[in-house]
Amino acid sequence: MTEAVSRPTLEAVAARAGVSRATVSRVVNGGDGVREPLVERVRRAVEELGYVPNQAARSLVTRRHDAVAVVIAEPEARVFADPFFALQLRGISKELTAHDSQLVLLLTEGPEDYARVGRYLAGGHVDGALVFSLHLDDPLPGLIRGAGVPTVFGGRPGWGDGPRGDGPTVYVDSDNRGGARDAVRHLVGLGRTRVAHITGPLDQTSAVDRLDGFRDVMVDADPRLIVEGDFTPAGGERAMRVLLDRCPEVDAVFAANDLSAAGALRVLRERGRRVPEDVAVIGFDDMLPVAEGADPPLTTVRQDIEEMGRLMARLLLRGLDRRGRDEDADPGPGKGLGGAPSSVVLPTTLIRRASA
Amino acid sequence: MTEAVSRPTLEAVAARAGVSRATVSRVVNGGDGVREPLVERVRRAVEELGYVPNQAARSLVTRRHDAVAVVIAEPEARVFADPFFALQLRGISKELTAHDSQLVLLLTEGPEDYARVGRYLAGGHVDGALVFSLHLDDPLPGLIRGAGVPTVFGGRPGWGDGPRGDGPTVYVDSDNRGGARDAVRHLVGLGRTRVAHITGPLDQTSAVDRLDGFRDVMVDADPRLIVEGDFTPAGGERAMRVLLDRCPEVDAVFAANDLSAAGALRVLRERGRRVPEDVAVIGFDDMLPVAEGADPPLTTVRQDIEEMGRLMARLLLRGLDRRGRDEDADPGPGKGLGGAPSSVVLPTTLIRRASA
DNA sequence: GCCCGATCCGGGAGCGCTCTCAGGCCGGCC
DNA sequence: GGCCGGCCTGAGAGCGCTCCCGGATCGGGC
Repeated sequence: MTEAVSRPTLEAVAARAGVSRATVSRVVNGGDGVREPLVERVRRAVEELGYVPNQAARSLVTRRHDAVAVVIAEPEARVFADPFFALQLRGISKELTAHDSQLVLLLTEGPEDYARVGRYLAGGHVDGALVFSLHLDDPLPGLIRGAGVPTVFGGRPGWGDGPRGDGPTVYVDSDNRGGARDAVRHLVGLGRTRVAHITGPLDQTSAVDRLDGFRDVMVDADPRLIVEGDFTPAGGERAMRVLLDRCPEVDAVFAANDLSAAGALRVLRERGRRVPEDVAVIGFDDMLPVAEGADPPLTTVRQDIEEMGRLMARLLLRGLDRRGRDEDADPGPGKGLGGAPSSVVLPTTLIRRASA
Repeated sequence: MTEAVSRPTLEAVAARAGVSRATVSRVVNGGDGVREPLVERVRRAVEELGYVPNQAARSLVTRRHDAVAVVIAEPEARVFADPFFALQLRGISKELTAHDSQLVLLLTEGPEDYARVGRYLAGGHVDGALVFSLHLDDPLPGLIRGAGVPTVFGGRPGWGDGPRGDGPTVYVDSDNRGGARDAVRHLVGLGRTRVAHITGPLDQTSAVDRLDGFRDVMVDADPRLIVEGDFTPAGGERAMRVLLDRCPEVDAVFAANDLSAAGALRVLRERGRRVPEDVAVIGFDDMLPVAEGADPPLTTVRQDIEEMGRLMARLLLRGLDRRGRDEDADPGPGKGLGGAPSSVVLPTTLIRRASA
């Protein structure tokens, strides 16, 4: 039996509805300029045959793919294990779905994969890309810009804001610096005077920005109160030990993320320090269940990760739309509302729980 | 400037190399049956022009897409927040990459999205699908089978093993039941007699299987020692409280996953029970950093999640290959090695840490 | 009643690729 | 030396769709 169910084509639908291919195509793509009775006939034929347009054929002529690549660089177990990307993906997925776009996931295990990603993007298989690059010196972003694909970055890329090469870099990030400031101010407001900071890995902009926020408030912080961590519980433990050894009278800790805060909490308990009475602790991310599940529950800075993802997708799609329209309509100087998308920095919220 | 970089076509490469399109095509697709000097000429032309095949055009005629859909149903924050899917995705991605296939991610927010997924899969946009369905009564798997796309499931689907409708269901799972048995046996071997079980949500096969494993060993377990949890720390806390109230002399707990074990640990500490002296605790998953970071570090049952993902992809791709070959070669009764792929259940390992 | 414009529909080209098929070439054998 | 067969190569059709453009149809205005 020829089980190879050859799916119905436009032609078949046209035949059944007694119209031309062109008309069916018009109906399938919105139905503008086709009179009602015909539209109805075609719709029914589509329904009856279970017609689904062949995306490959469509792409071949339209040069659109209704697909967006999401590039996540170096999903080391450590990084990938936290729910961060999962939530971003969720936000991205929602937004893309709402615009009938597909999500093509590109994970890289390291620089050896970059060429593949570059080739894929340059190959024009997708309409745009959403890129997460974690490290300051990562060559991936540059490579991707080279591919000439519309791109929105997740998190402020290492080279800072502003144009570089062709056009401005568009990214979505949360207000790491501002959030850090809020956290530290809260600790200071609690009357704490020896406020320490466990940083994240300083080759990531988020960690750098949080450190900057810390410094904004603790202008002349004792450098011994700043210890580099790595966003992991183990790193948090290490840092906390260093901190307690260096400066036993520390009375507050701002950890650059919840995971390292959890590590710090453990060491504090182990060393007999009460939280928050002896040492107040604040994290960052509001990563449930880590933050809520910590003992005591963690005061932390919440960022809306899913919203970041959604926003990235939205910016990209808007850019694509604009690009499409600009083909025929000369942009002109005053291009009214909705100009080129620009970067967005989302606000953070301090979530007060028991630890501070 | 016409920045709209129209990418070079086969035609262009052919012209430059002084051969026909067909020859270029042959070279690009492996170069069989083309003499060396020509191959070289074509390769150079491809290189010089930066030619990348147009996948849409190719798919149009070959009906292959070199793309696989990964369907993850209901990424509720809770479920999606754990690294489970992230690791699976990683494994899948690695395997697909090795076979030059793309990963199209389809997330659903609930049954209202199922029609969309069904349409997409039935639309023949991908060569196959990898599907994670969590709940016993989930209509998604059935829907997907209806779409007639080669599919491999992650985790044993609710309807049990064996054929249903067209062909056998292929899935990859870890040995939940066996792992649970190992865990409980370990507790018994420690001399514990009042062993309790905090289950997962019992509408998931993994939770059911782990419960079955528990019962395999504790054949006549006091039903009061089995409390339903939901794979979350909060659920673990609730269950542990119930357990301590019902049966204060409980001396061991097998939690259906690490997250609920972590919750249980917290309640035990709160109630002044020492772990493992008074109560031994074992989890499941070996979800780092939860397990390793718990206090005390959690004895747990490890499953190789990434390997599961890799295996799913491998099974699917193998099935696709086979399908492709079977077109011309009549399968015949004795089809030698590599018959139709069948389900795989991966072994688990007991990881001994401090909690038991 | 006729002409003109707007509206709607169909014909047909062609997107970039693969794949079949026929023809050309070359070597070997009688 | 002629013929046959095998190996390479090129010509061409066609995958399913969109979109341009020409023709048909209809209504309105003079």
